[in-house]
Amino acid sequence: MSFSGPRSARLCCPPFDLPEFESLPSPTIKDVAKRSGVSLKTVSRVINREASVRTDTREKVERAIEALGYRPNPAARGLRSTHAYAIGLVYDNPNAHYVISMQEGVLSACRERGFGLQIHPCDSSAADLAEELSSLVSRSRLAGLVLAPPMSEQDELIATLKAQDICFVRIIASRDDPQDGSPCVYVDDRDAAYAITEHLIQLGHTRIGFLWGEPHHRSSPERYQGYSNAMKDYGITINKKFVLPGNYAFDDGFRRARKLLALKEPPTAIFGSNDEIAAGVLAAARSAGLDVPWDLSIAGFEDNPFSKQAWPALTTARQSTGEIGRHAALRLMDELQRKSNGADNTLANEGFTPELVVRGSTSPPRGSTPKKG
Amino acid sequence: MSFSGPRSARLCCPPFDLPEFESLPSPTIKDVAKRSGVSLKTVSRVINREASVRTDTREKVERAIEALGYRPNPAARGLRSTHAYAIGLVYDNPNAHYVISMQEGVLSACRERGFGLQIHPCDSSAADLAEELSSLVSRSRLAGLVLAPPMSEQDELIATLKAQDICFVRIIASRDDPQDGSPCVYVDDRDAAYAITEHLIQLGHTRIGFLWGEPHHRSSPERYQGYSNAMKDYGITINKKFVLPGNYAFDDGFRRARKLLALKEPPTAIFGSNDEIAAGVLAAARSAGLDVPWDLSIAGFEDNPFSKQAWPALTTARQSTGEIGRHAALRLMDELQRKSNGADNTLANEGFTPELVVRGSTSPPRGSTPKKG
DNA sequence: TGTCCTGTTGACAACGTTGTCATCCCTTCC
DNA sequence: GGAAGGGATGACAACGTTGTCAACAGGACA
Repeated sequence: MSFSGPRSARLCCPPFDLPEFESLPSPTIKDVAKRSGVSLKTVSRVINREASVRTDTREKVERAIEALGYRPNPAARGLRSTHAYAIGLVYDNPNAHYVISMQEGVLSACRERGFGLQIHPCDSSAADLAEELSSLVSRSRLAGLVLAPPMSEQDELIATLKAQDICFVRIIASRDDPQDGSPCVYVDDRDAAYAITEHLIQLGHTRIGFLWGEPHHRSSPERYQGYSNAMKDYGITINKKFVLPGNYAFDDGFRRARKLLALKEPPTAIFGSNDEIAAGVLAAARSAGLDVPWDLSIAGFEDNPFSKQAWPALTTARQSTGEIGRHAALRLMDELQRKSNGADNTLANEGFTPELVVRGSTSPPRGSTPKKG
Repeated sequence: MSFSGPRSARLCCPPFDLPEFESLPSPTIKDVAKRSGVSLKTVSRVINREASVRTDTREKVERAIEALGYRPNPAARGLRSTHAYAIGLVYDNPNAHYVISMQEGVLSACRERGFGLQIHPCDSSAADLAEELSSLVSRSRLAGLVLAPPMSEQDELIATLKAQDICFVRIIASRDDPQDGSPCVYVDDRDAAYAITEHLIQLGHTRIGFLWGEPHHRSSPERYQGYSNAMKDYGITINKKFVLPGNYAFDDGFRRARKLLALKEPPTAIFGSNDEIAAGVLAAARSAGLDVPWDLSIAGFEDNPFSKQAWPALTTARQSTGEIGRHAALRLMDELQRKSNGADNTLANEGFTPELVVRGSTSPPRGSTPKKG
């Protein structure tokens, strides 16, 4: 039998055979088949751990693979196969730090499992997002998607993906299971918001303002719920004037804080639904000549880097975003494996709770003594 | 001519033809060829920017590509071609916003040209970084690398990559050509730092402090040079006590600012080499009870999101990081194509100059009137 | 007029793998 | 003894693209 094309062609080129200067072409499935005396397809079956291969055949092939140092070619697999060897990370988040941390977590999981990672920033409000993602999956041959908020919360999008049989894992700002059996990672914003509110209450505050985030983000009602539960548990009636809707942006935090501070009896503490809002509140307090935290305590959420760099630094809730991303990716890959070969090593849906971080922007209100916890 | 397999096969499956529920397969080179009335190979030539295609043919094909939304399939390319069709983006930057913007720019270029993108955060001080990158290239089949600072400035690393024949483009904080013919994108930090210093001088400041960044980052001496040139051009002698070495971190900005402010005759303005440092200066000014900008003007560099959200917002220099990344990726891919098929559409090395952004943190010093520009 | 370029284009095979379907052989059951 | 069933294997086409080589047109040159 003759050598296959490329190998012999190469040997023709230099005047002498200089194997140490040649980068030998990688062995292919063909070489393995030849060496082990079986067909291409059988080798393929061994590689893919399919069931119907006799043990002695399998071992024969495995020995050949070992001996040749054969590695499957991902490009060829990706081209021909319905299965894929990469996952996508889909996000639309203005918070760069959040995104970077999540990327790192997901990437570490992918490396561990030999998967590729395709990042995909997108516009969560785009009308054809479902189409965009489905074409991303087919075009880049992705095995599945990690959906960060807010994409993870768009019911219509989720339904479309499911209908198209696209595998995904969702990162959700909630502790409630969606009850649809799809893999999720929960982030319990409600509990964390409760802890922040409790912290303010224990400092002696009762007039506590709350600035909502983007109403379409699941995190917003969750954070409000935490605030409202804490207030209720401590027997404090919420002054409706202290609770304002809006969005997650600095400017809107600034605007709303000025509104609160202009009240006849303004709040002594304001809980902004994220650090951007809280930074806006801080700016508004400054521009009103207030001394933070003594005239006004301020708390945020998310632990953006600048929350540490504001003056005073912001009390906030820290999410371990990297861990969350990592876990989500592992959860997804487990799910993929389960689907493809029925392995039952499935990770459970897991929850994370952001952790209260107390910094300089919160203190007891002027002329009051802290309550006991 | 008959339809190709998959399309007609799909139409057989449901009892009725329901195109709106079908996720159409992505268009292939075949579809483009059919639509533009040329052969597969000619389309391939257009995609790969080969020289020998007549202009009207090229345009015809490009119109078809546009109309169909065609994108080359990286797996198929990678399979057939000896070349790789993905590039890597290598960074080690604590500034998340910078990284995200760069990713988006690079990604947009990659999508346009049908390249894949492998992100690769790394540790710039790792001893075996060269080895890490070279194994990244071979394992992930990358055609080349976009090197962000500070990797782009490590001479030893660059030399090793070159010796291994790894193609790369560097993003460099300088306007000087490295003179080695390797592709670069320059960012003229010197000019931008000059503009910031000039702005402070024109406000009436003469006692202007300068806080260095990381000495191993090329940007640091460049920014200092801009500061020092402006001072010289305006005939102001630099007080050596006002210039302090350090690094790009908030804490170090805080520490050094306190040192400057404790001087018998402290500066009336401080130029921090980046926004982190400037934020540290702002915090130090606050903690010293100073009124910014009247008691102390502060300028930063880089236009981090939080520079807009500080109170007062920071005067700084804005880099169009996305554009820089995009251009770097295009430059790299042009270089790759030039190497492989002699296309001569090579982009020149291009330079970007960050733009002065004046905000609330700079004003004339107390009791002085601004000079004329 | 014929020959030789040179620039432009197309036909076809090939890349390494997997999906589909067919084949073969060995049981098991009536 | 024959049919039916199922496990193991192989032949072949297909995935979407690019490399190779050949063909063709038009111009320059002898």
